[in-house]
Parts: sequence; C-alpha cells; structure tokens
Amino acid sequence: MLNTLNHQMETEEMEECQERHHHQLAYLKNKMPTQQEMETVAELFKVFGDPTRLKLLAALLGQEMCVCDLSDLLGISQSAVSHQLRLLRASRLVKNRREGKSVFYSLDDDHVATILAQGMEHVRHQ
Amino acid sequence: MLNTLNHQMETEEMEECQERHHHQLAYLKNKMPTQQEMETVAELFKVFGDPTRLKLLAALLGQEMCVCDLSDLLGISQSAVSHQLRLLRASRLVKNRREGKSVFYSLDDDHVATILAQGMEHVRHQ
DNA sequence: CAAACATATGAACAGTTATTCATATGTTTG
DNA sequence: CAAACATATGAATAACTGTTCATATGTTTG
Repeated sequence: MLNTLNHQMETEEMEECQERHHHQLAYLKNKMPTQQEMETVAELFKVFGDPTRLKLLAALLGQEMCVCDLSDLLGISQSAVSHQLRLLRASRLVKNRREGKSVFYSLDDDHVATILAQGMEHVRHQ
Repeated sequence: MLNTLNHQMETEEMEECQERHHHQLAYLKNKMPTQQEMETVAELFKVFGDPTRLKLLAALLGQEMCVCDLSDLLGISQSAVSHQLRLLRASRLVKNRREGKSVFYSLDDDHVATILAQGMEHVRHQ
C-alpha cells in the first residue's frame, strides 16, 4: 500500500512542535510519497472532481458512445463535451475511435469503475 | 455497481444525432445517476484533487497526527494545513480530537485508503 | 466539389480555489 | 493572569477551471 515505500531510518534531527509528540517525523518523511507523485495523483483525482466528467464516465461504463449521443444523453453542449473528453483522454481514462463522421469514446482504464464506485460508496454512507 | 439503478424503459422519443446509433438513449437516461448525485461525488473527488490534501491524507494513513507535526512533516505553513484540514473534515475524511494545546487528526473513512491506492495504481500503470 | 453533419479547438469570461498574512480563539504553565 | 504555544479563521490575491461562442477540421453524400 501507500506506506511501504521506504523503511530506512534517518539520523538527522528536524524542527518540530515545541511539545514533542511520539511520532518519528524523520522516519515518516522517508515513507511519504514524493511531491511529484502526489501531484500526478492529484491531477488524476482532479479529473474526477467535476460532475460533467463524472457523468461522461458513468455513461461510458456500459458501452462506447459517440460525442453527439453523449451530448444528447447528458444535455450538455457538444463543445463542452468535446472539451471534457479531451481532458479525459489526456488522463488516459477514455480512448476513442473514429467511425465515419462519428467518434466513439470508451473507457480506457480498469480503475475507473472502482474509483467511481468507491466515491459513490463514501457519499452514500454520509 | 453504477448502472444497476433503474431498469425501466422510457417510451417518449428524444433528440439525437442525425445518424442514429444503436444506443437506446432513453433507456440510458434512466440508468444515469442524477445530477445531484454526481455533484456530491464530484465534491468528494475534488477534495482528493490537491497535492497538499493528498499528502495530509497519506500522512494520516498510519497514525493520527497533530497539526504542527503535519505542518513540519509536509513543509507547509500551519495556516495552510489548518485550512485544508477544515475541508477534509467537512468531507468527513478526517476527524479530530483535542489533547491539551494540540489537536490530533486521523482518518475518518474506510474508503480513503482504497481510493488513494486506486489513484496511485492508475498513475503507476501510466 | 458543395453542402450537411460530426467533432475539435482557441479565446474570453465568470466563478472557484489555495495560499499568505494578520489576527482571533483556545490551552497550559509559571 | 500574563506569556507562550497550538490551532483556527477571515480577507485578499493570484492562479486555475468550465462553459460559451465562433470557427476550424474532418467525413460523407449527392
């Protein structure tokens, strides 16, 4: 999981609260994911953090769909849909294929369904 | 999962692309989560969509921590930490308890670890 | 090839957000 | 109770984001 990355103990001391707590901050600092990692993951979750994009992903859970059907289904302008699909594509959450005039989008990641489900779970359990 | 919500078939027709596709949009519209639902879930993911908050959550994966230790550990101002913890509290992702001058924060949701893990998984597999 | 359709994209604008700074609130200790 | 420490919070600001509008690109069909 997340905290099995780095188990070495650092020797140097570091600034802390006046009143010492029982934590070994230096040790924890080693275990923490890097800034770079966190930024990348945050970028991903940011993509999930918009109702329009969530609806797009939810719509694609069962089957592929073309842009205009997505636009109709969600009641959102074609332009807005296109812009958001671009973002989803950049995050490798959806892929697309052209068929004549239409472009069909589908999910491109196994984790999408899991992440969505966890989100809905949390919300349902208050 | 997400698309086992509503299985009734709607009779009315609706606007679509000129060139019809094989999807039954009316049927899908019934299955789609509501706008309200999507907004709530999006709110949750938005919280995960910031590196600082992710680091806070990651830091709390193993143990509870007080604000000043979090501030030291992440190298972020006490004020910034406090503001973000407030948000995390509002989303019921962390809880806190006071012990003397210090306030200790800990995770308040079983899904946090799972969601984080899924996010890291996605990122690692490109 | 012209017209219609489907999608993509750039610019602009309004709304949101994360940090900082200053300061307030809460707690312990001498 | 005064001083020091720990945390919280309001206001302000800079940066970011999602939509719209206009228009461009790509594709089919007559």
